[in-house]
Amino acid sequence: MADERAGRPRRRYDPDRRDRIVEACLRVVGEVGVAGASNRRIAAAADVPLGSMTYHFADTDELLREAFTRFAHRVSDRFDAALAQAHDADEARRAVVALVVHDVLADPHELVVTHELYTLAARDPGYRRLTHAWMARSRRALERHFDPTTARLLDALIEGLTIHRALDVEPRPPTEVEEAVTRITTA
Amino acid sequence: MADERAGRPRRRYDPDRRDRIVEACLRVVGEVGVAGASNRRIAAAADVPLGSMTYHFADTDELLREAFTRFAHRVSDRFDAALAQAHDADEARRAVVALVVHDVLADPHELVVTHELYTLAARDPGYRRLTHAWMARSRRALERHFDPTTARLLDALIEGLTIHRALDVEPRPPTEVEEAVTRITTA
Amino acid sequence: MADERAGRPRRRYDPDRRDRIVEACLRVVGEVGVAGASNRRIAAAADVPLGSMTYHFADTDELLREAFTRFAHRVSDRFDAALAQAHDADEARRAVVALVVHDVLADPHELVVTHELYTLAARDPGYRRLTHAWMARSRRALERHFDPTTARLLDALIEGLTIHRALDVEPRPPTEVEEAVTRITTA
Amino acid sequence: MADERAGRPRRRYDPDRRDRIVEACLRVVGEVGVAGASNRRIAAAADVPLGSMTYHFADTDELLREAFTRFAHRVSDRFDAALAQAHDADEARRAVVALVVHDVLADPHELVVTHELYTLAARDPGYRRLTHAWMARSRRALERHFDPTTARLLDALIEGLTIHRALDVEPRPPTEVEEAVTRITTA
DNA sequence: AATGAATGAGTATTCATTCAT
DNA sequence: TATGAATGAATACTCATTCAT
Repeated sequence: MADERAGRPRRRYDPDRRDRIVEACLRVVGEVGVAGASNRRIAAAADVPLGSMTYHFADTDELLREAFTRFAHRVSDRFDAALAQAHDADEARRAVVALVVHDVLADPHELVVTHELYTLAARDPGYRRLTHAWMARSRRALERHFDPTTARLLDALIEGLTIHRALDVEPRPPTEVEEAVTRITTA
Repeated sequence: MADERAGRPRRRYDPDRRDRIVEACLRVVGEVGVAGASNRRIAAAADVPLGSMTYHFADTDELLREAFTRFAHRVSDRFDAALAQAHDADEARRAVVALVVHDVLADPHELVVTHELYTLAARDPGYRRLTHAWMARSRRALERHFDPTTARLLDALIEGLTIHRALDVEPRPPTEVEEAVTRITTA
Repeated sequence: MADERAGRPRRRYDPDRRDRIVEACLRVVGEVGVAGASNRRIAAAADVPLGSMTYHFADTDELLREAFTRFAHRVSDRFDAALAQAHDADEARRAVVALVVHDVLADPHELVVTHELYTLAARDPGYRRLTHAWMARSRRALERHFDPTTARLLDALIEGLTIHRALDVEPRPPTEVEEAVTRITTA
Repeated sequence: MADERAGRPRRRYDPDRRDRIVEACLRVVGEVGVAGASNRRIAAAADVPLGSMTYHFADTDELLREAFTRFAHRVSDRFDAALAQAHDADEARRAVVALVVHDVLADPHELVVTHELYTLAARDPGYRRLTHAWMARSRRALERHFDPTTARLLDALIEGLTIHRALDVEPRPPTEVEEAVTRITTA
């Protein structure tokens, strides 16, 4: 990921350094949370001098917002793509089940980042706009296959199932998710 | 909340000081999050000298765990009580809708504390045991009126609805919640 | 060493508690040095409530002086006893060699305590009186077998050999000590 | 020692600040010992803001090791230089006597620092390597004029004489040192 | 344009000591 | 007489940010 590590000669022309910092920020937040994501640690993770941080980002807040925005887009893209491949409601249901069962649980870092974002949104209207947009986009994806109300309810259900599966101590069977999806999408 | 502030006469015998600190901790976490909940700030909120903090709690972690445990118990108690008053499945459904619509949204502090807890649980197995116990207790309360599977799905749905209502930007109609609860509890 | 540990019921009539604290103090100093020998740690080592510390000793300094005084006496006694058993100069020489080779190096705690005392003596005339008395007594013990000047030189040599053996990284042969003692006691 | 004190204009580019901190550390250790050598006090002695301490040294330990290493080198250099000027064994003997009588006693700070170092070495193998290296260098210096065994014994004797002279309460005549050196260097 | 040195505000924690009982 | 609760001063250390170059 880095060309040179041991040597002193810091890289000079580095067009996507800003980008690398944002990615490093997400990685670090996934590891130690927002509270532990100090400029120093992020700079180290991005293999970038400390001074670069405040050069590219006015302050920590600007970096965090950018990082979480990118994260929300990325996860949303994945959600979108999965549902775009479904050709009817039934395939859509199966896609949703697969997403809940495999996707979010797969990477514990993503789980952490998601909750860090929710925590920020619980307190900060700026971040709440971000979660709102994320939810809106999920709903739109679901509306390709379900009526608006069902889409909205299904979206909430997905959220609840994902969280409960993640924060539970013992693994739950996938059939549970199937049953839930079936019920909520069957008026 | 404090008897004496200006005067020098510092209170010496203060039997439930430990308790007051825990409550202050929750209040502060609700206001500024775990990251902002420094010993200093909590001590100030509890009207207690800084030295008291580490006298009563070995370290910050001990205090946080105790605070979140108390919080989970308290919210769980409320959930339990609300469902205990329902006499049949229909009343239980109405109770659930009422809880989602009025309870959690009521106090933004509780929303913040809840998400802070989830964030900790996403990273720390110790806190995950706490969220697991909380969920288990909710399910048990729901099982008074619904079969185990329905209880579990309903519990997840409640979670998702609550979060989406909280993290949305525009208010949602209660009928949505009613519809969701009806669908998930109607096999 | 302690009668009861787990139970709450602290021992009531405890005539030599003061004594136990002094011994615990030496033990703790041997382990973590004077700097690490906090009242708390010593109280724990003596299995005595924290309040006992300032009840029995006006302040930390009083405790330390008492502890080091006892230590110096104890080591001095041992030195005295070893030389008292020698019947002539030759046996005395052998006794000295044995002391240097076996005694001080045996217990790393004693080495630490000794140096902690020297360090205090280097800065505080009160402790210097203690080291002076210790040295005087050693000399007197040696004067049973050697003339005053030899006794004094031998005493200094013992000091130097002991320290160098202790602070060296690789073990030194005992013959070296024999040779040194022979030279210094042979005018 | 400081150019500007009262004025606000804080010095920004200060190339040998790190160096000055190390020197200040030794001064402070000489005054109040390792236990009293807090970052705050050292920073004040070096006329440097507190934040500079942990900027230049990862932690207190790093600073202390560097300071004691410098100290050992400095004293060792002096010892070396004194013996290098001697042209034969007799001059070497006189040089040693002079070192014991004048050098170490001269500065009570050095005495304190030496004993603080020995105390650390008694507990920490890292510092023991330092004292070992120091002793090895002294021996090498003595071996210019004496055989290896004599050098080693003489080195230990110097140690003992120095300490006893320092930790005694009444001054001792230099003749004593002469006599001791003569005996140990005369097989 | 880019950065390493610098710093003051803030952090948790340890501590000897005080004191009401 | 003996002690657990209490506390303010001090500790090492982290940090986002500033700034001269």
